[in-house]
Order: sequence, then C-alpha cells, then structure tokens
Amino acid sequence: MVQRRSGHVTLLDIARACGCSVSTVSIVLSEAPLSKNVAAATRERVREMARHLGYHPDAYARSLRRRRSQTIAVLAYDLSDPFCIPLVQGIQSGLKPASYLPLLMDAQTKRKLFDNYLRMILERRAEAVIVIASWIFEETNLLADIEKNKVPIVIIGRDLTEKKINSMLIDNQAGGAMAFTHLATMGHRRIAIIRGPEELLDSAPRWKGVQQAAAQAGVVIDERLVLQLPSLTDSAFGFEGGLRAARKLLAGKQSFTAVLAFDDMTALGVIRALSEAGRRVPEDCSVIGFDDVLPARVATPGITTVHQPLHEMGLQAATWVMEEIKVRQAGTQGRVRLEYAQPELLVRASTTRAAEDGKRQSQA
Amino acid sequence: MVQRRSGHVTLLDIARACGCSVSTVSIVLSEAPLSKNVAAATRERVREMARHLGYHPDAYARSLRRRRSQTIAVLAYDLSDPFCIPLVQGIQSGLKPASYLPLLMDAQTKRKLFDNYLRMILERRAEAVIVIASWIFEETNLLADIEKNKVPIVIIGRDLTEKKINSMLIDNQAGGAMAFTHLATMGHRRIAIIRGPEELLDSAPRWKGVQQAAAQAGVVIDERLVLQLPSLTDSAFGFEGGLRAARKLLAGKQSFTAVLAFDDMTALGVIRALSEAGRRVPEDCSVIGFDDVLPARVATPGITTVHQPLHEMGLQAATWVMEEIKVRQAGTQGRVRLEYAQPELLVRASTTRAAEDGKRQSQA
DNA sequence: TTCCTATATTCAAACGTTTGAATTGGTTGC
DNA sequence: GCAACCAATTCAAACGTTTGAATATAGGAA
Repeated sequence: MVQRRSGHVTLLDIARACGCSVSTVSIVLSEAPLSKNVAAATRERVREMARHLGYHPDAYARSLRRRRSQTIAVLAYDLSDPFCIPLVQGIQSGLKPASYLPLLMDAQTKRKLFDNYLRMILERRAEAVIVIASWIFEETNLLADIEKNKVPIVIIGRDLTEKKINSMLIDNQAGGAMAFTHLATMGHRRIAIIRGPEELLDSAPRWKGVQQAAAQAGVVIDERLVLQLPSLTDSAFGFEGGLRAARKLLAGKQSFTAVLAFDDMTALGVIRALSEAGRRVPEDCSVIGFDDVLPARVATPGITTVHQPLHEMGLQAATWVMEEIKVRQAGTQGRVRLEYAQPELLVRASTTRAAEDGKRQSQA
Repeated sequence: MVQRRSGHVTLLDIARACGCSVSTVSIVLSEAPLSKNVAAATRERVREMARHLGYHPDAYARSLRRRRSQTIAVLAYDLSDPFCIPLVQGIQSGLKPASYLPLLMDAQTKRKLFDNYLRMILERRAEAVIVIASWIFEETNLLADIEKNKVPIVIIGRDLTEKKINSMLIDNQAGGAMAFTHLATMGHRRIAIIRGPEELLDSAPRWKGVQQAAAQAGVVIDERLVLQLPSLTDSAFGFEGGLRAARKLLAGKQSFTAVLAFDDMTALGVIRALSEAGRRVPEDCSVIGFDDVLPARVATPGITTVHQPLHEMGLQAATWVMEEIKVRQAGTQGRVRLEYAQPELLVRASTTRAAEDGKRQSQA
C-alpha cells in the first residue's frame, strides 16, 4: 500500500508503480479521447494498479484544472419543513443522470446561515443554484453576488423573473379556488378561513383564489371567520398557528362547518383544537389543507388537501439549470423562465358533506 | 468589473489592480500570520479592491493547496424519513462553529446511490464521515474504502465498534421496556405488539426490552398478538406496514386494549386501521409509538411515544468527528467510541388507562 | 535511404491558492 | 562604515489533475 505524504494515492503513485508517466495514467483513468491510442496492455496494467492501490481521483485537483465543479447547489430554507423534502428529492432525481452532485444546504430559517451558505456556494464554484425559498430572505445578495458571477439560478416559490431569475411557482390562486370550491360543493356555507402570514408570498394569491371561488359559488365569506397566521419565524410550522387560530375561532360567536386552512400543518393544528373542543373531524367540522405533506397523509383522518407536484417541480428545476448550463457554455443567453405548476385537489377523509343545511353549530 | 477567462476574479486580478504580488494579496485576504507584517495601507487597499471586484476565494484551489477540504460528509439513508431530519440538523449545529461544511447526501434507500455517494465522499476528500444508517447497506465498502483512507467515521444507528468504527445508538432495549411498562402501568394486559422488520437492527433489542418489561410487570404476551413488519424496502415508512398489521390484528379473534407499535409511522398506520374499524384512540384502544417524529407530534391525538434525543445525538456525532480529526492530525490514534443514547417516555394523548379490567374488546 | 503516417507515450504548462525561503530597502548598533 | 537587524514584499515551488503539443518508435510506401 503506497501512501504519499497527503495520505491519498495519486496519479504519480500509479505512474511510478507502472513505470509510465502521469499523463498516460491520467489519460487511461479519465478515459480521455486519447486513451484509444494507449496500448491495451498498458491500459489494463494501469487500471489494475489503480484498483490495487485504491486510487480515487481528487475532485479538487480535477475541478481546478477542468474548471468545472460538477456541482449544483440546492439551498433550502428549512429541511425540517416536510414541504422541502419532496422538492429536494425531485431535484436529486433530476441531477443524477447527468452526475451532478447536489450540494444540499439547509438554512434552517436563519438569515445568517443563509448568507453563509451563499458565500460557500460562490467559493465552491457551484455551476448553478436552486433555491427553495420562503419569506426568510430578501433577494438582495442572491441577485447581487450569484447572478453577477453568471451562475444560473432557479428559485422555487417566488417570482423573481423581473430580476432575470428563473422562477417556479405553484398556482396558488387556482389551488385556493379548488379548496374553497370543494367545500362549497360539499354544501358548506359557513366556512372559516385561515390565511397565511403576510410575509409569505403564497398567502395573497391563495386568498384571492378563495375569494374568487366564493363569488363564483355564491357563498359570502363572513369576515369574522377569517383569520391570518402571524409570521412564523419559529419552527412551529403553522401547527401552532393553526391551533391558536382555531381556538380563537371556537371561542368566537360565529358558527362554522368547515375550515379552510392555509396549509397542511395549519390544518393539523386546527384539528387538534377542534378535538380539544370536542368537535370531531369531519363529522362536526370539515378541514382542508394545502401542500400534501407527509404528516397530512399519515394522520387520521387523512387530510383533504391541495396537492403540489413537488417532486415534479424539483425535477423540472434540475432540468432547467442543467439546460441553462449548457446554453451558457455555448455562449448564448437563455430566456428567463417562469412556470406555474398546477395543483390538484386530493380528497381524503377530513372533509365531508355539511350536516343538514347548517344546523350543526360551533359550540363544544 | 475585471473578469478572467475562467469567469471568476482571482488573486492575480487583485494583485494587478493593486500593483503588488499575488503573495501579498493572499497573505492579506487569508489573514495568514504574516499579514501582521503587511503595511496597513497595503492591507486596506487589497481588501478594498477584493470587495470591489467581488472576489471569492476558490475553494478548490485552496483545498488542494492546504490539503484540507473543510468538509464533513453526512450520508443519510433517506431524507424523506422524518427520523433523519433532526439528526441532520443536530449535526449541522455541531459543525457550524468549526465552520466545517456538511456535505449532505441522501441515499434514498437505494443501495446504488449509497455506493455512488461513498465514492464521491472519497473523491471530495471529506475529512470525516457521519453515516445515518439503516439496514440498507451492508457495511462492506464503508469499512473497506473509507476507513482505509484514514477518514474518521461515526455511524448512527448501528454498532460497528468491532470494525473499529465509532458507533452511536439509541438504547432500544430500555426504550422498548419503557413503552411496555407505560402500557402495563395504565392497566393494559392484552397488548398487541408490532415488531420491527428483521433486517433492522433496532428490532431485536427493542423486542427484548418489551419482553423483559412484560416479565417484570407480570404480563404475559399473547403470541397471537405479536406481529412482525415485513422489510420495508419501499418508502412506505412503516405506515403501510402498521396499517396492514393492525388490520390483520383486528380481523383476528384475539382482543386487545393497546398496541405497541415499532415506531411512530407504524403507530400512525395502526391508528388508521383502528379508525377504519370504528375503534377510537385512545378510548377504545391505546397506541404507543417510538422515535418522536414530526408526524407523531402533530397528529391528533398526539402519539405517546419513546422520544429519541436525535438532535443531541447529531450534535454529539459532529463533536466526535471533529475531535477525532484533531486527534489524528496530532498523529495519535483515538479510541473507538460507543454510546447508547437514553430514550425518554413522552406521554401524549394516544394512550390512556385500560377501560375497566379488559371488558372493552376487539370487535368493531 | 527518406519521407509519411499511425501508434504509443511523454513534456510541460496551466488551474488558483498557500507558504517557506529569499529579496529588498532602510535603520540601528557599535 | 560595516554588520546586523527589521519591516515589507516577492519568489518559486507545490498541491493533483488535464491536455495541447511534442517526441519516439515502428511499419510501410516511394
């Protein structure tokens, strides 16, 4: 076992052991075009020796020389949000065939961490960046530092096309409408609505969709049944928010037969509150969520929700950046892309037809 | 904006712009010991220019030269298992102060992906590896390739001390005992038990703990109420497994007032099945889980479970590897470590006292 | 023989850093 | 006035690859 001072086997070690030059070894092992000129015997000898010595090419040296890191940074705002995982895995699936290494980073909803990672992305010469966004970061540095370095970016969950950044979003308006329409179709008229926090860009369009669907269904939304989540800086994920909002709702005078929650975690909080108050879901009150995250799938009753095609979106984002890397290598400048993914209603067990016409009321 | 052919600003660019040598620039910007000798004026000029040009050191060149990657690989068997996330975040927290970059990799329960990432870890010259294990991988390559390269390893969830790998485990036996004792204390006598899949190393000790606690409590375990999960190669996470197991249980003749599930996801599946059969939790049947993952916390009723201090374990693992890196740099060889983390019973709402003495029985 | 082509291999420079050793001037000590 | 020192800076080699150009060897055609 030959070992050099660095502790790793290098091309030089192999070259010496084979009695040939470093170049030859490199050509053979990296399967360069020239390698078809290398004598079959030599080729085999080199390969054998590399295997025998346990050689692994040094990614740093290689990237330095090739000026390609074969790396794509994936910056998620918080991995502990179950929302992120399918996206990340989708991205991973998309990247694998091209053998890019996803450099997965978790900002843990901390602005400072986020900036730190941004710096690292630059230093590690990531060839592209995919950002899974939330309200945590103003886009300032992102634009200033990364785009300046001509690295393709895709941002998921935010429209930054006017800053020339490829953006991928869910059609929140359509989703919000779907959710409301579902409840209305089930006969609900007194529907409580928990809106998302103001800072979150999903909140407004989703609310707009809800209003639009209400108008279309001829249902009037009782202002007193509309609440807004506070800005969830902590890791409460909306569960806590939903819990508190629903408690407030239950304490109020207004009756309701259904709750349209901002997202699944909120919905789960709502269900907890309803349960505390002795109201069962969906018999006494229907609850609908948004996102279709794991906890909503495995809860009982399963949460009716608006599914986001997260895996597909991740895959798409990966495809985009890889295409753009190619395009930029060719010297041309691609168009800025914008896509609204279409959500889908997923009826599970947390919603049902309204009891009678509205007789079953709020009190515990 | 000076740009070189590589598209990135280098030390040379700054040197030229400042009219000094690359060395000086390097010394200033990397705050080498020598930098105290550099004239204050020069220092300022260089810094200013670096900022102005948007310089970011090339991590590849730097690592190559310094022979340190400042990188620690974190290889998780599957990020979509909510179990992994707190571990990962704990590791992250531990690594941050030392400014190591966690190279987060998600094997997605695929053996091939796992091997691929292992290779990349070697090529990227990670200074240490933390593996969040499951039954997916035989430890073969892990030992053969990584340890051979003298890279410190910590494995979480498996005892590989005999192969000289630092191991961190949960005390499954104690945990299993806790869970059973809790149910017994609540007056349950007819307790169904869903054991973990055979390949999972947690399964055996957990079961042993259960048996031991049963003996101690003077409760006999009815063999006919003991089921085992199949090997969950797919992403079903035990939810599906728990669902099916509980259905089988319910279809059987044996009555039971409580179910001790292998883990939280299993417990959630069990609850779904019970609900299908019209049995309520915890009134008609208590259910206890294991792990304390997010879905168990936000479900209603909240799942009583055996909490694993995952965040702390991750933190600890990070500390270990960083210490070992230091130790090995000093030339000495550290001892192989083994630690059993202590679980903790977390009583929530899915368990309650047995109704009467066992009158409430199985039928739907 | 000489020139040509093809095959097999090597040279040497480059990628962007870091760093031990060397080089400048300019003081100071004696 | 010369050695000796200091501060400020630079040289040059090295990290481990890759790769365009160069070289060497051989077989064949002229």
